[in-house]
Amino acid sequence: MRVTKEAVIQAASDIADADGLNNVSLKVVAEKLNIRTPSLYNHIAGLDDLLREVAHKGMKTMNEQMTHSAVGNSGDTAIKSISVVYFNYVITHPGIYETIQWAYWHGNSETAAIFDNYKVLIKKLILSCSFKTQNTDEILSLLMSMLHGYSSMELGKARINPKVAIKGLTNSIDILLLGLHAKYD
Amino acid sequence: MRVTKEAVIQAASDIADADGLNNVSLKVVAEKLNIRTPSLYNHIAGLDDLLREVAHKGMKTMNEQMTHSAVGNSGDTAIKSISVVYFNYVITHPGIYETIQWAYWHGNSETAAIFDNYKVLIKKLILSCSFKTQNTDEILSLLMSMLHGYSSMELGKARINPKVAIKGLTNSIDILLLGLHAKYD
DNA sequence: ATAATAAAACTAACGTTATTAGTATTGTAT
DNA sequence: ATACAATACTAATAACGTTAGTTTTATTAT
Repeated sequence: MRVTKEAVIQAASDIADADGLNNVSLKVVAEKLNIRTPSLYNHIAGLDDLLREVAHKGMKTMNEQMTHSAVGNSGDTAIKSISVVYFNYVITHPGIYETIQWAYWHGNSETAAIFDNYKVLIKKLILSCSFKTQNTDEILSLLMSMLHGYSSMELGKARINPKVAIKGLTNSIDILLLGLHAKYD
Repeated sequence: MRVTKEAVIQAASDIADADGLNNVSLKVVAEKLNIRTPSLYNHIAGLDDLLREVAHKGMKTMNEQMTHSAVGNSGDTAIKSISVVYFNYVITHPGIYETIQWAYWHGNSETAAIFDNYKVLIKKLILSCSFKTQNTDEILSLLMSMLHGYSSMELGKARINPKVAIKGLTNSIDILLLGLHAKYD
């Protein structure tokens, strides 16, 4: 009588980050916790449920970290700030990010709700830029595409230099903002 | 003696597009071809090998389509042209695109070679823009991030309106190019 | 046409993993 | 100390990928 639900999620998250999402199985999670596989069902409803929990915890953490980095900032500064936080999370937790992508397809209503929180945050920052357009959704889509696209492409690279990669991201965001201001100021 | 390697790849691709990558199993592929599962091993080396073949065929097709759409064009026009082709392929073949992402992690040297062809194509188009910078890799990364990011985010949506989504993409590319020209002209 | 060969199909079997059912054990609260 | 709930266990089943070995079928050569 030792393992908790949180411990199960943590173990799965650690395995995902270390060995990739494909190597997360109830078998290895149970082994890591020194219990038998069926005992996991006292804490989770199955593998899919566990993966969703991993994704949800990761998404919430990302949202929290981005929110914290955004307080006291606005406009371009805020957007660049949360971008760096986003990317840092991804390279620190590649397996969890993989799981979040998985949940993007296999998620439930809670997944959608957490994702909405993320969108609300980004929207606020976009509004703080005072662009002369009503269409914040277009800019939202632009930013989310960039953050997700850049992050996943960098992750695929064999050897990432975090400093260089972050520089590349801020550079990209700069160009994006340059275009946005050229069009909507 | 009926099934060919091409038929196996085609069947797997169709299942991926119809039901998602998670539902591609040797079992269902064999059923679709009206043969027993082990018979597939006369054509492919296993599930991973099959998925790589699906991804490779998809990547090659995308490269061909983009190449065709780029002949006779240059600069912004060419970039917007291949962007639309890219996105159209993704929404027409969501499962194959999922498999391509899978191969981005589980690929082999051939995967890398085909991916390189894609990068070479984009680089040519970037050079045709005559930007005043040596750093084409930065712009390459920017474009690839946008294309992949936008495509995967749109795919996640429950109901995509292709016309609207393509409009959103070209809009995004426009803003990107605006930023690039502002910085590098 | 027929025999030989190679390709491709089959059956049978095994290993792994997720999952369920039912039972034992352990911590906690009365 | 006892009752109860939570948690762990064993045993068993189903699904899938994979391998081995055998049979069938198409093609090629005689």
